[in-house]
Amino acid sequence: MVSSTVENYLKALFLLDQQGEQEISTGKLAKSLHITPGSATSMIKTLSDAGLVEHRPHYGVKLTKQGRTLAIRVVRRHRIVELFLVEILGMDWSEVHDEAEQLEHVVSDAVIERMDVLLKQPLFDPHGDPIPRADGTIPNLKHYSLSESKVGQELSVARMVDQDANFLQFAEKHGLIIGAKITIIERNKLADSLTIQTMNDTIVLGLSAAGNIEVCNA
Amino acid sequence: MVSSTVENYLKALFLLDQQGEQEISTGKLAKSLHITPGSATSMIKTLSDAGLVEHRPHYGVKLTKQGRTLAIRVVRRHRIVELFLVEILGMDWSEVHDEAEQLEHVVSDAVIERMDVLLKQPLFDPHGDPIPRADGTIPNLKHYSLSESKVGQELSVARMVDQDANFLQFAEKHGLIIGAKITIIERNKLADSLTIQTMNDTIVLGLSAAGNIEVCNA
DNA sequence: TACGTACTTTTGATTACTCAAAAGTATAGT
DNA sequence: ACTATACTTTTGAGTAATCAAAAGTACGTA
Repeated sequence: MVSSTVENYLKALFLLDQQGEQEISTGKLAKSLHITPGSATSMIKTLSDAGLVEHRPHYGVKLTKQGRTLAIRVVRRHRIVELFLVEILGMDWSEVHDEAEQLEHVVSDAVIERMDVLLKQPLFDPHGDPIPRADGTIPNLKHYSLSESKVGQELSVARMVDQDANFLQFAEKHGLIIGAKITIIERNKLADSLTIQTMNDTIVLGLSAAGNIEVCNA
Repeated sequence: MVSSTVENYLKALFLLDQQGEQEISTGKLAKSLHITPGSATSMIKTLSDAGLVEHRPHYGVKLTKQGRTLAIRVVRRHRIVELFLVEILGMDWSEVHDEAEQLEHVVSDAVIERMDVLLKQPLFDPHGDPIPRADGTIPNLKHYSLSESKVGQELSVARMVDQDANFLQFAEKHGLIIGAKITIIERNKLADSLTIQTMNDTIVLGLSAAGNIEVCNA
């Protein structure tokens, strides 16, 4: 049985890997877990001894197949729990992340599978992130960054990359929620901004904020 | 923030106290937590320094008001979670205890209060144990041990004292579930047995098994 | 009073994790 | 080729929890 701590390291490595890097530096890992680099190094050694990661000292670390499998299970638990808290307990999208962060380490498979059924085997969580299936496969939809999408096209909000609660609340207030239909009205290169139309609102976003929102064709 | 370990000690002390003892011996505490007596002694010192228990060395330990308040909160979380798993997720009465044992340390008050509402503010959990309210009060019903109840009277199963999964499964199979109406048909002092009538069955129980079942007037 | 038993407490060691700070390494720029 | 910088690793120490085993205490019985 791996500890919650180990699960958190594996999950962090998996999520960083999803964001591009294949070989993750000790520093990035440490930052994402809010620990010092020295702590990360020593845990990497432990994980490596356990066969969960491969470490090339001074270059980086990556999950082994075994480590990845465990990480995917943690992510699945996290996202099922999040969706459950929103859909069944009626909690707010912006408050479930921290809750799920705790629960992901203790809910049993039996509970997760029941939640999954109750939620009708969803493929995406309330943040728009894919929910790994029980067999370890990860659903995917072609997503584009809002900042790179074309003017005029009808789009669907698919995922919030930045999960900061304040940003999510701001987005929600303006109708930027998962599944919402939006259209880009104008792209202003000089002002570095994007004007978009949602159901309820017309808003202007900086390109960096737009980079935090992923969309797919409606 | 108290650790899960501390919460477990406080909960164990509370439950032992409910079973009679006012001043609990180190040995009983250690046994109920499946740790060695030495470990219990050292944790008792920690709890005592934190003002959560009062310790009279070589005589016993008991919860302070502060410790009791924390313990009651843990018990509330445990029992709400148990009932939730049974009622909402459709899990089996015999499998929810261990699950709740883990969850009780991580579910937030926000989640518990939502579960409580969804369950319509229940006063008793699936084992028939009272669920402390959010304000710390503990509901109570007059319960009697089945082994001491009168022949002929109509009774309602109120609580299983022994929460061993095998016993619970046996009981359930014969219709001995919380709320079930039963009647004692015969008490045989020589055979040390009790014959009882449930909805579906007539069963003979030894007095010690009957002592594990609490009833109230139907 | 003295003793045996059953318990509790103390001691010293171990495990898993953390940090701060010292030491080491890769590499870009001159 | 050298060095400064930015990073990683090592070292040494601390905390929370545990155990096994030695030492200590309470108390009934002779």
